[in-house]
Amino acid sequence: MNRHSAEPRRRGKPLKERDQPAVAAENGVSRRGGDKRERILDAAVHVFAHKGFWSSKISEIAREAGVADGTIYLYFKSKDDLLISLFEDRMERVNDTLAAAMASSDNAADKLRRFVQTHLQLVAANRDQAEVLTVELRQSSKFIKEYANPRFAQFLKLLATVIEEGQAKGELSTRVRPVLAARALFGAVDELALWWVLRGDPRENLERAAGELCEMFLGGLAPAASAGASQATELPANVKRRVP
Amino acid sequence: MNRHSAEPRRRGKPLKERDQPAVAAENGVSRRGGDKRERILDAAVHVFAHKGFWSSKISEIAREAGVADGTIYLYFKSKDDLLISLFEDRMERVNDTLAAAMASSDNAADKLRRFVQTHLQLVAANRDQAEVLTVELRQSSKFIKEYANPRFAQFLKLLATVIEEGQAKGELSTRVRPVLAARALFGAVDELALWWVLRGDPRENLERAAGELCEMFLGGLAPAASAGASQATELPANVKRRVP
Amino acid sequence: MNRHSAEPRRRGKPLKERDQPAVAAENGVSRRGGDKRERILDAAVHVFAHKGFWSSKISEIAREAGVADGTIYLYFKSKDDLLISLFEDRMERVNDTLAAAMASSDNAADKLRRFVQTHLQLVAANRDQAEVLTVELRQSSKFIKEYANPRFAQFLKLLATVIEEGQAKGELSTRVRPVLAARALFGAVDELALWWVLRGDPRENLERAAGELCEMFLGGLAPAASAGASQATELPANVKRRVP
Amino acid sequence: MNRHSAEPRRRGKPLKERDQPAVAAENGVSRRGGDKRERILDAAVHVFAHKGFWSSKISEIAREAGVADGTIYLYFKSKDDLLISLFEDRMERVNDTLAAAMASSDNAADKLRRFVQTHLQLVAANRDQAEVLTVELRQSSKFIKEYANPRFAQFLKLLATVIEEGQAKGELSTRVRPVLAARALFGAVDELALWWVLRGDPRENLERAAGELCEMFLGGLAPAASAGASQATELPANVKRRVP
DNA sequence: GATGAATGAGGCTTCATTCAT
DNA sequence: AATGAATGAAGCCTCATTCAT
Repeated sequence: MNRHSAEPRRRGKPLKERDQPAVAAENGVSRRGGDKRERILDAAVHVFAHKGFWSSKISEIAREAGVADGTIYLYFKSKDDLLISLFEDRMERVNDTLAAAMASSDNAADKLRRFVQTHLQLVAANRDQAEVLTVELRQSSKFIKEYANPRFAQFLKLLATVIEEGQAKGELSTRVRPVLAARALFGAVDELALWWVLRGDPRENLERAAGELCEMFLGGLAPAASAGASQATELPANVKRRVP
Repeated sequence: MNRHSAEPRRRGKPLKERDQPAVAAENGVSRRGGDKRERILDAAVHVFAHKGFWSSKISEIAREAGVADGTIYLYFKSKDDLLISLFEDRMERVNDTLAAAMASSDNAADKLRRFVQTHLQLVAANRDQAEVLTVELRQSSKFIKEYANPRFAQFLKLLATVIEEGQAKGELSTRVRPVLAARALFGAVDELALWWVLRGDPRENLERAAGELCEMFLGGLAPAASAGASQATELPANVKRRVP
Repeated sequence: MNRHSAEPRRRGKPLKERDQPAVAAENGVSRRGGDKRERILDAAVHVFAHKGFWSSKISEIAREAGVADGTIYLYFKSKDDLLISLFEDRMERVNDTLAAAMASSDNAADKLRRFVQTHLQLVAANRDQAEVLTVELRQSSKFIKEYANPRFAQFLKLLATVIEEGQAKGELSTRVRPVLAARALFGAVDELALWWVLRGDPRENLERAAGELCEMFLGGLAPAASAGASQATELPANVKRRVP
Repeated sequence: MNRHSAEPRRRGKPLKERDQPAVAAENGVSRRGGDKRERILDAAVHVFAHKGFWSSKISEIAREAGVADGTIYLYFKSKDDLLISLFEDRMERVNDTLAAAMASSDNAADKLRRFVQTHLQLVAANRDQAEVLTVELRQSSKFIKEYANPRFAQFLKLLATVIEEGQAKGELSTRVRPVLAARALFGAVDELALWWVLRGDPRENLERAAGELCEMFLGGLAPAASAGASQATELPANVKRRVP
């Protein structure tokens, strides 16, 4: 999966087209020009994650990115735009990664497992980013409301589609509407991510958590023996099918 | 259900150590003091919900509460304190309500159903409050981190305990650790709530959504064939019963 | 003429009606409240006059007015608003004064003389204010264009009306349209004012200049003997009245 | 009339003491250097006229001139210098044109008429330039004070000299000092120009206005019959000529 | 206890100017 | 000479908080 190696489409236009590095670095990484936008985004991820959007100061992001305050405004229209750009940029990578992870399986249940696993892996690998995406953006009515978030919608759509297809193929129960299931699954995973990110218990094994979560979502909380004990009343309630 | 009849513990000390109502109302209505504090909290819920914490101005809350700006500082130490107090105050009511709702059932699955139903009912009945509790507080690392939230912990504990007890009594599968399951369930419900609160689709039937969510959590997403007696009708219901 | 002793109608509302001095000063001038708007306007006149609008800093005006920076924003919406308010406020006084000066005469030529005299007296008595009204406001396209200035229009109207009436009564030549004549007269007087204000030759006798200006406007530059060779055609052109 | 064929004296030294055209055009068109400087000045006239000096951005002028931001600093020391250079440059042309227009007449009154006519023609033909010269420069104390304007002085001197000579030859009344008369006349014409420029009533016939203005200045506002009634005091002062 | 005018620290943003290429 | 990305000083304005009344 190579998608997001591609040039990160910029919102805050770097002023005038210049898509090849200003100068082909002799060999090294050419600290000159091209990577500035990226450095600013990285700094923003870090600062936003630690201070929160509202308490973060542009000057701090600038310092962390090693640029002047004003430079940020060459790449982003405003502090808001920086957050949104960050979201779009990173979210796209996440979506791409998740889509790719699920693509390599043809089984709905498996796809969901991969989704959860990959999501939590991403979180573990990019704590700061996860915190910003999870916490900062969700938060602000301002962004969620006034900026109807296409990337996030896409993210959910990904899940919903998998579920829908799974249902169509009979691989998943049709008792729950796909959108709702997707939303719930996302909420659960996201909550775990948030938990891990905020409390940051390093001992917690995200891998294992991901596994349990999948079990629960696929198999249900009801005891295996009577998957659906909850409906016991509705059932003849004898069949002890599911054996562990 | 009597929850907030208890004196609302104030964080922002009401100035001049006065912990008994300014006018100790033997039994009467104690209009005075508690009144104003409550009006401020209500106003804060409303304003925070609509503008978000950072964009809300103390003066606006004051106007909405019908008091002077300065008055707010007689009841709360700071804007931060106002948010935290609000959270403590409202969260306690929520916890009480949820606890009460679950108490009236002795069956784990049922308790969970009641939890989900009641939670979403509360959300539907108190949109603004739900938005603040769900969105604003979650958001701010500042609050979640620096202010290790006892009410929220209590909230989760409630769920986890039910699950734990259910597992102990064999009413729930033990494949998932209680805390994790609680967290996931909360995340899912919360996400639905957020969805409803933000997108605010009034056509969406929260009641129904709650039902589906429970199905999913208890019965699992795996096809009814193995899980779901509840779908017996939909299925030939014999085959393919998921063996681990 | 007592007009502008009246309360200066405020644009930047002093926040909440309070038209009586907050506190009836024992006897003195009660440095408390009421005069703050006025002090800010005075400071603004002074600073704008010396630095020009764009080079003036709010903080300097605040310092000069003896208030905090933020206080200015309790009385004026913005720096722009401060300038405009200043203009409205002071211009109204000027208009009132000029109208009053002209009112006490029933002869068009005399009215014009009084206009010129009074205008230049006002300038001499309020250099800073004159500079701001003359220079700063004229200047900024922003203000002259985007803010179609009613006070200034009124000012010119005053003059034009006098000329029109003078023409109607045969006291003034009808060779020039009133509006144009008014504009020209204003331009001339204003230029003199500007000259005096900027170069500030204190030796220059504004009184005398006013006299000469009137002579010129009423009698023309053409030599008295032929009061208007240019108008020879219009005249019996015999009368050699005026003897040098 | 050859005015600006003379090398445009640059204030902002064209970088690296190069005072001869980069490409010394023996006689040819000297395209190079002068070209760019001129384009920048033209752009500046346009932008200053539309936005005002303080609201104009160097980058906008650069864009309009088709050069890079930095290039402007090869020709002008600073933004201020650009305005002043512009003033010097354009004012010189204006002065030359006016001087030439007046030179072709030997009669003082005629010279004045030509002055007024030509001035207003120039205004009509170069609105933007007129706006900058009239509005922007007049305005800023900064420029009028700190930069005692030689071109403008020359401009007035031109007028004053004509009047003085007219008076000496008995062609003009001596009741008014030449400088004052010049100033007044300029003020009047300038005000008309400003009026036309800002309100920009295209229907207004500047030609006609010029005519009326001359009438007024030469013949006076007093009714033709008694051109000079205003000097009654200087007269035998009995005659009640003025009849309605 | 209430009030609300006053405070003033602080941050986002602009934009003239520089300088490496 | 020309470029234009980068700089960073500076200012308007906001708004939580205080305190005299």
